[in-house]
Amino acid sequence: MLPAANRLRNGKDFARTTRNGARVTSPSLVLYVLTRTGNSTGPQVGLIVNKSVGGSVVRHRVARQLRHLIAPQLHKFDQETQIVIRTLRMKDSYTAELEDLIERVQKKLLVVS
RNA sequence: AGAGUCGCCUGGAUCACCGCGUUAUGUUUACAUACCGAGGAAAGUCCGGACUCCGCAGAGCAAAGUGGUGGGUAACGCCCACCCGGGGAAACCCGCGGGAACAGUGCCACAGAAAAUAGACCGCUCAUUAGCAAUAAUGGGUAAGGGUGAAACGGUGGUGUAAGAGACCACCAGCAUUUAUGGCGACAUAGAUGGCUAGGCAAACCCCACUUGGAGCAAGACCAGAUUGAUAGCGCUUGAGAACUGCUCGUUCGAGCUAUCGGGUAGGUUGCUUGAUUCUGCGAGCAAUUGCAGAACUAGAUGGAUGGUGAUCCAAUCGAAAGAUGGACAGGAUCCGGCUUAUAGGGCGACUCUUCUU
Repeated sequence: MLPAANRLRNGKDFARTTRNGARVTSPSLVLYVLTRTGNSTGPQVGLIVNKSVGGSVVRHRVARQLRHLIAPQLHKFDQETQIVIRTLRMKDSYTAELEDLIERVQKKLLVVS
C-alpha cells in the first residue's frame, strides 16, 4: 500500500497532471506522468476508476490492486513527480501491463529532457 | 419413511510475511509498539423518526398521504393478534379490506338480441288472413329453454297457463329492519318481521374520517482566504423585495432587490459516533413488545483505510485416481426503526398429511 505522503489528493493536481503530463496507453490502462512539479514530497500517485469498470466492489478492488502494484515502482521516479492512473476496463491482473507502461513512460521522459 | 407448509440462523476458517486507516502511549514531528477496523442486506433511497437551521409556523381553500378492529412503538405507509372475503385435504397462504338505496356523476372492451329505471335474435304460443296441407305473412303474449360473455336481473320443486312468468306456494340463498346472547371492538350465533331480489368498477371523479410548516450533515458552527465589477429595470417608510406558502387573507422582517455579461470560491477544524445501543438473567403479555437488575463498548475514512503474496483445512465442480479449477449477492459516509430488491452453499426448529411398525 501507499504511505499517506505518496497519495495525490487535490482536484487541481489531478487536472494538471492529466492535462500537461506525459501520457502512455495500453488496452486497459492510461498512465499520466508530470515531472518537476515544485513540491519535493516524493512521487505522488492518484487513481481514476470509472464506473464503466464495474460496480462499487469491483472499483475498490481494482484501486487497491493498482495501489499495491505501483508502490514498489515509486523509487524509479523523481521526487517531484505526479502520476495518475486511469482504468478503462476490468482485468484480473494488471502487473505486466503496468510494468510495461512504466518502462515506456520513462523512455519518453528521457527523450523530452 | 415419503410429500409439504412456516419461521430462524450462518454467509468460508487458521497461520506467516509485507502494507493501509483511526485511537492511545513513547520518543519526538517522523517512526516504533498496542488495540480496533464493512453488511444481512452496508444497496434502492420508498416510508417513519432523532438531530440541525429557518422571521416558532395563524385562518380559509387547495394539494398529498392513510383506510376492517384492537394492541405495540419515539413514530410509521411497519409489526403482532383477531375479524371478514377468497384458495387449499390440512399445516397454512393471499387481499390498496371505509362509503355503491338512505349525496351526485361517469365507465363496463370483444362477443352477444340485450351490459342496467332493461331487453324479443333463435325458440315457445294465441288470433287473423292465404293455402287441401306442410307452411308463410301480419298483429299480439312470453324471460321457462338456446347461444355470447369476466359478469345476463335469485336457485330447486310444484301450482298455474294458450305458452309462460315470485303470478302464487314450499324449502334454500341473499337483502332491509329489529330483538336476544357473546365479544373492548371489527363481528358472530339464534330468532322475528318485511317485500319477493338488489350486477360490477371508488388502483374513475367524488363523499367521509384521520394525518401533514419548510429545508436538509453539501444541515449547521468556527478558522483562513478570494472576488468584492459593468449595464439595464424597480425601490428607499407614499414600502422594492423576503418568510410562513401552492393560492387568498393575515402577521412579521425590511434597504436593497431582479435580469444579463464578466470574475471568484468550494481549503482546514468541528458536527462524528454512547445509542429509542448490544448481551445475559428474572418477571408481564397469545404475540408484537415491554419492566427491572447486571455486564459490555463494537468502523469513523474525506481522491475516501480493511489490501497483496504464500501455506493448510472446509464446501463446490471436473476426474477411475493422482490432481486441477476455484468461493453467492455485494463495500460504510450523520445516526436509528421499517419496507423493497439481490443472494452459491450449509444448518436448526415447529407444524400438517399419507404409509408402515408398536
